[in-house]
Amino acid sequence: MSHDQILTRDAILDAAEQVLRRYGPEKTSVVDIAKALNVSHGTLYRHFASKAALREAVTERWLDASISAPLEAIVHRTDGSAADRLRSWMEALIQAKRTYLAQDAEMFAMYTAVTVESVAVIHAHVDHLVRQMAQIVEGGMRSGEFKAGRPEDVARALFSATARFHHPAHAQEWLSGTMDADFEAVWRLLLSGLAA
Amino acid sequence: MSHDQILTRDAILDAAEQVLRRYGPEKTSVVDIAKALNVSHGTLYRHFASKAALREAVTERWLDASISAPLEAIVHRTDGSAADRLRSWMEALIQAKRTYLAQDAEMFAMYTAVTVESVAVIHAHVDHLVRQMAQIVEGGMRSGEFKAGRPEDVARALFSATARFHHPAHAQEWLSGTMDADFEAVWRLLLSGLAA
DNA sequence: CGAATGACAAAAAATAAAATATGTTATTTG
DNA sequence: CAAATAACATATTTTATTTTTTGTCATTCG
Repeated sequence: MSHDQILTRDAILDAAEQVLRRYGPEKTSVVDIAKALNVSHGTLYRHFASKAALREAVTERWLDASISAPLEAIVHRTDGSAADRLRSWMEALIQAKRTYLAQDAEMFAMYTAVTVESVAVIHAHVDHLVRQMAQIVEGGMRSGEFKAGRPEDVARALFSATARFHHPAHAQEWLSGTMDADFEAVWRLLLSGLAA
Repeated sequence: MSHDQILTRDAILDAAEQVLRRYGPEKTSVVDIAKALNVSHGTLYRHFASKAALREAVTERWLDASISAPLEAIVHRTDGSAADRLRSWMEALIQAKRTYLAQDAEMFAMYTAVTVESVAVIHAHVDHLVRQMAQIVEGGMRSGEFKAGRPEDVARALFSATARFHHPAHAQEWLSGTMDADFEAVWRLLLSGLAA
């Protein structure tokens, strides 16, 4: 069956994601993924250096598609103030994390594991998100809505200051019920620090 | 040897802490702790309902003595502005966490475990710290240095917004080298949100 | 010849059996 | 009789063993 179609990187990632979702990150072996593709597991090692690399690639793609891409739309909105856009962006980020924790538990578990094991993937993802925020912040600075400064640094500070609401290490706390009020209080403080 | 001295709660906690430091939280059994006290392990169950309860009590006491008590001194300082006091308090908290991570690794591991397992103990500890911050914040509000508001809510927001720098789930990140700069950026934002 | 295979060694994980630890309680001790 | 013990049942951990999985590579296939 090997030459029915050429085996692309994306086809592997599709299969891997599907199998990972089905069995969970603990229970899926690279043989399981190979079986889903009707290839020998050795073949996968021509495309990925290790199981860890494959897991990272799946996670990276999932983060891009599930988190980064939807947020990108908010960055380019033209209605409302920069503060509104920033707030929408943050709420969308937090909401997405909570939703995936509940509804796509296997992938979320995978993402949590990769956060601990592979700094590089997460670092790139965070940089991407910070760059998105920085664009909104820069807009606010340009229009005089926010006080002047280095947008990238301010965005990174905003991201750090809200870690509790989006970093997977705090996922347990998200169920607590005071989270929305807590975020509201943090947001007020940050926004008034941002305002010109 | 049982009646040489009466067995107090504190004597048990002293012994437990010592043994925990020596063997680490993974390797200490309640028999080990009983041996250190020259009593049978059953005796310890007259004082603590379970091993978990004993571990929690040790952690609680350690947190009070190692974290809360030293910070209390800063709250009552009268020199400098409220902002200075707040900054000193935060830096002392962050510094203490980093120091214990490196120098008192067993107790820090224990504290990290309890953070995950026993919400109640940590909740009480955080409340205590937030109340300390609230006192400083209230001082700043009274003097007109900070804008008016509910000190307790503001303090809680400050604590949330700096979680990345003191919550044990982020301990790995503390070694990264950009932490001081990151904290500085967050602090600037928060302080300018606080200022009248 | 480029891509995939399948046989293989090494590493890791699952399983089963033995040993230790936790938690309870009837009995002992001062 | 208050406090501690020691014997016990249950639960958990450790250890030794077997099985699975990972990663490599010489060979095969189209």
